[in-house]
Amino acid sequence: MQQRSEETRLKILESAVKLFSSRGFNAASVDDICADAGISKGAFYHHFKSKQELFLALLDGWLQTIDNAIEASKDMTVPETFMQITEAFPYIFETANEGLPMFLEFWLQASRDEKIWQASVKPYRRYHKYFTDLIKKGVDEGSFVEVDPELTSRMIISTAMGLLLQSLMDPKGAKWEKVARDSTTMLVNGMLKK
Amino acid sequence: MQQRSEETRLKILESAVKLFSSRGFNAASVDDICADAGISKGAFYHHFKSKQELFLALLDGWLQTIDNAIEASKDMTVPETFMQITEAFPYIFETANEGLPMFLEFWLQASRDEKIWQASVKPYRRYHKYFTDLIKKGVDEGSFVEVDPELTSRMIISTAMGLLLQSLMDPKGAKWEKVARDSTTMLVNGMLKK
DNA sequence: GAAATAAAACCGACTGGTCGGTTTGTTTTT
DNA sequence: AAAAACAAACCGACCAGTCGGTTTTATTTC
Repeated sequence: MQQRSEETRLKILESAVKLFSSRGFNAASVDDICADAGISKGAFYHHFKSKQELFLALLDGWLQTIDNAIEASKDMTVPETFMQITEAFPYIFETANEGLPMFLEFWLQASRDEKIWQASVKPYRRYHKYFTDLIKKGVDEGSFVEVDPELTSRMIISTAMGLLLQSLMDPKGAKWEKVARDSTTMLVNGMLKK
Repeated sequence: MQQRSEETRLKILESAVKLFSSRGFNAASVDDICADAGISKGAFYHHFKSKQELFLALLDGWLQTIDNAIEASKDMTVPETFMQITEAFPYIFETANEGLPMFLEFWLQASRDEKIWQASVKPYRRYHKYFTDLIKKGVDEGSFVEVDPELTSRMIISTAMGLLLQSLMDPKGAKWEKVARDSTTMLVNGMLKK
C-alpha cells in the first residue's frame, strides 16, 4: 500500500496552498509547510525535488481545474457559456484572489528560468485560446457581431486580471464584485447581436 | 556644501532602479546596490533607514512624475487629453513594463505592513481619481455619453494593468503595443458622443 | 586666515538569523 | 531482506542591518 505515501503528498500540497496564499511564496518556508503538514523535511524532499517543483505541481492542479471547467461547458451555446461564467463570478473571483498573489510572487522571481516560465505561462495561454475559440464560435454562430476574437480575448483577460489586481491593491476601494459583474456585462453586451 | 551627499543619494537611487528592475526587489541585495553605486554599506544606511525605505523613496519619485503629467494636461479638453495619453502609450508602456515587476514584488511581500500599504496604494488611487475626474468632466462638457465615471475609470485601469501583466507574462504572445492601442481606442470610442 | 572643534558623510568587517537543500539514520511496507 | 517512506540533525550560502572607527566638510575661535 502506497496509500500513506499518497496521503503525505496530499497533506504537503494542502499545507502549501494554505501557507503560500496566506503568507506568500517566499515567506512560507519549507520548514513551515512541513510543520503544518505534520511531516519532516526528509519526507518533503522525498516527494518533491524542490520548493519550486512543489509550486509547479500546484500549477498543474489548477490547469486541470481550468480544463475541467472548459470541458464541462462544451455543449452549451456561446451566450449560455458567458452567462454561466458571469454567474460563477463570485467563486472565480474569490479563488483567483487567493491564488494570484502567490502565483505572481513565484512567477516574478522564477520566470527567468525557461522551464518555469513555460509552466507559468501555460494556464494563461490556455485561457486565451479558450476565449478566442469561444468568441470565434460566437461570431460564426451569428450570436456575436463581427469582432476580432484575438483582441477581444485579450481585452476580456485584461479586464479580469486588472480588476483582480485592483481588488488586491485596494480591497475596500470599491465593491469589486459588482464592478467585475458590470464590466463583464458591458463587454458581452458590446458583442451581442441585437 | 552637501553636494557630495546629494550625489551619493542620487547614485544609490539610480543603482536601485537599475538593479531592482533587472533582478527584482529581493534578488538585488543592498550589497549589490552599494557595489553598483560605488559606495559602502555605511553610506547606504546613512542615507536610507532600510531597503524598504529606499523603495518608498523611489515610489515618491514616481508619484511626482504622475502628478507632473496630470498637471501638464490641465488645460486641454478631455478628448485631447485622451488623445495625448494614447500617443504617449509606447513610452508609458515601456516605463510601466520596467517598473511593474519590482513594484509588484515589493508590494506582494510588504503590503501587510500598514504604512507600506498606504504608500503603495497611493499611486493607484491617484490614477483612479484622475481618470474619474477626467471622465466626469467629459460627460459634463458633453463630449462623452452618460457613463459611470467610477466604473469606467476602473475599467480603463483594468485594461492598462491587465495588458501590462499579459505583456510581461507572454512578451511574444502578441504585438502588445498594438493591442493596447486598439483597446484604448475601443474604450474611448465607446464613450465619445457622435 | 590658520588652527581647533564639531558635525556630517562614509567605510567595511562583523553579526545574527533564515532558509533551501543534503545527509545519515530509522521505520514501514511489500 | 530489499526498497520505499519518513525523521532529524546538519550544512553552507546569503543577506539585512549594526557598529566602531576614519575621512571629509563646515563652523567657530583666536
